[in-house]
Amino acid sequence: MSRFGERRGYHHGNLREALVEAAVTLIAQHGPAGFTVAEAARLAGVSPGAPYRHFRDAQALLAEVAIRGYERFADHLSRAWTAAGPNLPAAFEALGRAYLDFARREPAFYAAMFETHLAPEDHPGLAAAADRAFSVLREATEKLVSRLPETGPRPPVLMVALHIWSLSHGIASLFCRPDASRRKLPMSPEDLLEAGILIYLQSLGLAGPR
Amino acid sequence: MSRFGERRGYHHGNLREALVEAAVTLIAQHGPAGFTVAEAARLAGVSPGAPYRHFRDAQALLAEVAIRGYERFADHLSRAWTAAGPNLPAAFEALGRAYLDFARREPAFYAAMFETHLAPEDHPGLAAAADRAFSVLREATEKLVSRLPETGPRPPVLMVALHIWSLSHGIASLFCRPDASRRKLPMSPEDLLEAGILIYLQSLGLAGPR
DNA sequence: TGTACATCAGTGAACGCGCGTTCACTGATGTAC
DNA sequence: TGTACATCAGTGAACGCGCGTTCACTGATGTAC
Repeated sequence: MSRFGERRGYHHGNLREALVEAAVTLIAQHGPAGFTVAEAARLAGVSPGAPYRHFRDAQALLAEVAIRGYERFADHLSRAWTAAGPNLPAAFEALGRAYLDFARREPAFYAAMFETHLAPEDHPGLAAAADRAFSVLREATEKLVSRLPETGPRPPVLMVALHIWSLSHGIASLFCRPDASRRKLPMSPEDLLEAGILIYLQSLGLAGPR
Repeated sequence: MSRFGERRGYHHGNLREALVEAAVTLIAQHGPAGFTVAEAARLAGVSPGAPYRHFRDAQALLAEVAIRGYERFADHLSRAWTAAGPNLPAAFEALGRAYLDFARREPAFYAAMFETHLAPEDHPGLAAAADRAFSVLREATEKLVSRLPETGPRPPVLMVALHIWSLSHGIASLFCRPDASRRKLPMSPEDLLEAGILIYLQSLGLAGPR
């Protein structure tokens, strides 16, 4: 049964990590509601009481998954942003694509982050991790707004970042979740998001019609 | 304990409705994960086996809540749209506000609709109810696109409807859920959405800068 | 108007289940000397 | 290098719990005649 962490004897050696991995696997399979501490312990090849040496309760383990999720998410977005060229609209589209990509490829992290309703004040580190992920987008937006033509209006950076985030999040939640793929679209979620960002940025004075 | 349906003897008389109401109450209190058939039965003042006369299982009851949710949602959006004046951008903003309003005022329905991952093919009526709600938005968009200036580009109706829907959905999910209100915003979700719609429509040739 | 009867909504006891969590314990590890 | 000991990660049995669902039943309702 021990599928995670390559246990080596009485002491697991890496149980905390193994439990997080097990939780991710379970959430990916059965959704956040289907995850239980007992099953995570079983998957890690450990007795049902063992997890309590590392996590106060089930919620704490879930929160740890969410925190790791935000960290990976921040990395993922950040990599997409820096990999994209100097063309700002194109870089924003890459950022949006990375958002959708993460929702699709890491459904368990995505669910832990956005679909378990964890109270940030109960889980130290959660809010900070979420902020760090958002700040990738905020900094990108800062660059964008700073390069806006002098002549046009200059909207607040935070507002623009929130618009892009919300649009990406809406499309990801509606069309990039396992079950949501049932909703039929006349185009891919990626193309939908790209078009939306383009139309939006056009209005700010960037990405004129091509 | 009988809090719903004003039971009048051995036969409840209105148990199906009472169970739906009970489920809504429970979901509002504890989230979709905290809802159980047994507790819904208790809240309706009925024995634990009784619900099975009306619903095949727990999921079926949940799906019924989601269907009713989509119906109310469609009404809510439709009313907002018709109540708004002939000014199209303003009417779209009213539609967006109605979206956020619903998420806030009907958290249980919203959760049943968008946060329980029900497979539409397992629950007849679900997909149709969801489509009906979306079609309010689609028809509004049709009107909008048909009145776009002849000179500008004329984007596909469905795409525009999906953009507005996704943006609204993203903002509602991120900032209008009970727990999400923790995320601090420099403005109200309503203002955020309004600004977003405005910027977007501007790009289509409507709602020029004021 | 009255009676027999079919229908079926709701009962309540029962089942097996798996969960979260606790706790006295065991045994591996590593450190002090 | 060897030994005693503190530490603490993991054990495994146990607890109480509430759940979903089944089922033979009961009794209210309404319909046929």
